[in-house]
Amino acid sequence: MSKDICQINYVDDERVARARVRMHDEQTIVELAETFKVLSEPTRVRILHALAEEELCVCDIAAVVEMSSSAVSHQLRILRAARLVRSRKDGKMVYYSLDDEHVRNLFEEGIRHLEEG
Amino acid sequence: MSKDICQINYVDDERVARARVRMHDEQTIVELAETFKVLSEPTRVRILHALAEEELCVCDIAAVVEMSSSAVSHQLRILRAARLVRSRKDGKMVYYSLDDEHVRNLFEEGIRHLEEG
DNA sequence: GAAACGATTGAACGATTATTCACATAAGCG
DNA sequence: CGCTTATGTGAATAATCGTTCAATCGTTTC
Repeated sequence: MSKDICQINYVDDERVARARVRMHDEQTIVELAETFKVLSEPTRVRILHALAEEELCVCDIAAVVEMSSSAVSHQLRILRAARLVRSRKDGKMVYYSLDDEHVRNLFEEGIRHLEEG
Repeated sequence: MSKDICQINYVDDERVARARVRMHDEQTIVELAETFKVLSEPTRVRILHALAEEELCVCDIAAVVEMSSSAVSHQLRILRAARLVRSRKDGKMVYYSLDDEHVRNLFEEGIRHLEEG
């Protein structure tokens, strides 16, 4: 397994060739999908939204999104790995904030798409 | 189940209150996450990328992304439901194209985030 | 030190989902 | 009509993932 990925004769060779040329490299595609995957969970959207204006500690985030600190911590780990949030330690508390402006822009563009139509 | 959603005493009441106020309504959060979920699979990113410049029929898309027509058709169904692609029937062929500009913008913003680093 | 608290982590369970396979439409063509 | 081709669909399998639960790690405070 498995050579016969497409058993059907495609129709327009030139279009296929052009599409193949402009296709990004595999790594970029996968990384892009991974970034969107991080944003594809309501829990994480809520967390990012909570951090939109000011930093919050894990406990406060848990209070805002009404979930356990453990669950929030798991999600923060994923957000940190995707460089969407940043953490700052202060005593036994850890404060999180948005890492850059792109998150906000992605949200706004996504909402624009929802509003259209 | 389950009253004790957060067993821990959160620290800053005012911050929590402010975050709650600016939080979008639940429906918007969920719809936003669903939109990103559609973009969170490499297969669908590849398909959208293939359609970036010109429309393609299902067979040609399958050739570009090197998958079976059936698998592509399943994914196109999801993309259509999210209003990210549009379909046009011509004889026995069905041509797909991007539905609006927001997809392109989301991709560009996502790539910007990846490049910053 | 010991106790308390905030945060993190690992295992396990439940739910979601992408792909494959088989089959069903639907349209062109002999 | 049949036959081929292009596309859509439903069931089944395999893998991924979010949450819970229990335990641990650091830090503060008594």
